[in-house]
Amino acid sequence: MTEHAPLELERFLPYRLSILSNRISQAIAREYQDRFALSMTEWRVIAVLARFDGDALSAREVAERTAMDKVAVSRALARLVAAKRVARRIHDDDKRRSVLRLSAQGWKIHDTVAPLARDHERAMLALLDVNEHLALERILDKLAPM
Amino acid sequence: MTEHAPLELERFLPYRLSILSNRISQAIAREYQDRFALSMTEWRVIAVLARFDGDALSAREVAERTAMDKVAVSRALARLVAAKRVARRIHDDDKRRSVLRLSAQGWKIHDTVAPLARDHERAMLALLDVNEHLALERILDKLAPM
DNA sequence: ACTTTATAGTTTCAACTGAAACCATTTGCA
DNA sequence: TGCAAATGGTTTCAGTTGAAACTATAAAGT
Repeated sequence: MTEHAPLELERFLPYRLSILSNRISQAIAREYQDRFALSMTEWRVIAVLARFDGDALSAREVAERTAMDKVAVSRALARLVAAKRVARRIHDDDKRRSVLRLSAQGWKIHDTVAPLARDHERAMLALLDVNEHLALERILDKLAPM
Repeated sequence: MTEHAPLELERFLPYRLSILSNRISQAIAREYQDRFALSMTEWRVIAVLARFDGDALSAREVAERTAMDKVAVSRALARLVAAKRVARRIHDDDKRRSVLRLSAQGWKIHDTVAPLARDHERAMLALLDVNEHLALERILDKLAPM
């Protein structure tokens, strides 16, 4: 008797998480891709530069805060700078480092896309009741160390 | 007065979901990639062929059940068939369709990887209490239509 | 029967990706 | 001071990806 105990993909939590997450991310991405020719990595860079405005982040710090690797950030920045969405200078005391800031254009994109992203989050939460919302926050916190 | 209301990426649910999901998937993938030179798409194909064994699925049906597009499935199958992990025939009544089945080698991989994947799911659930586990299932069900 | 339309699956093209190598600069240390 | 190691960032290379075009077959409409 051979027993194979197949994995039921449709019940498997990592799989369900992955499907859900990709769907949501893509739904959001589709909008800003069409409207601004902006990739997801570029959007994330813009989001952290907006969030930490005043800190004049370096590329490495952006990479840390976006959970992307430095190559991806470097390329996203190359495009953003070329499109004048981000201003890049060289750090005064350390010539290896860049000093990054959103340009007016970059801010304009941020101010359009951020509410749009929040709408999607709201649409998602509208499917849950308050307890489930709280539970989701707690669950994500607890699973974060994975 | 300019107000930018920056998006706090680290609290934004779609972002957190995406980070978590990618981490977990990659942790699992790393294991079977090293041991079997198997990509995630290939593993998913194997998983559904195992799960629906006896149904002799076509490539399109595999694509449906893995939530991957047909190009990805076609390429995964090309590799799997070349490695003799999947047997492919042509459907008797419809010569466009393929008829897919795991080979003995394919089953062997499945029977190694499936428990390994389940271990990861268990590790993940170990961080939650029973209520949170139930809540997570419910939340994923409710968000599925997104 | 014959032409159009739809479907299954593959290929092509251009863009994207990560890993490793690389360059420039800075830091640590003998 | 001078040299090795570390760091910030970019480039290269080979592999992966998705979209659109394509081939072959089947189904539908006339």
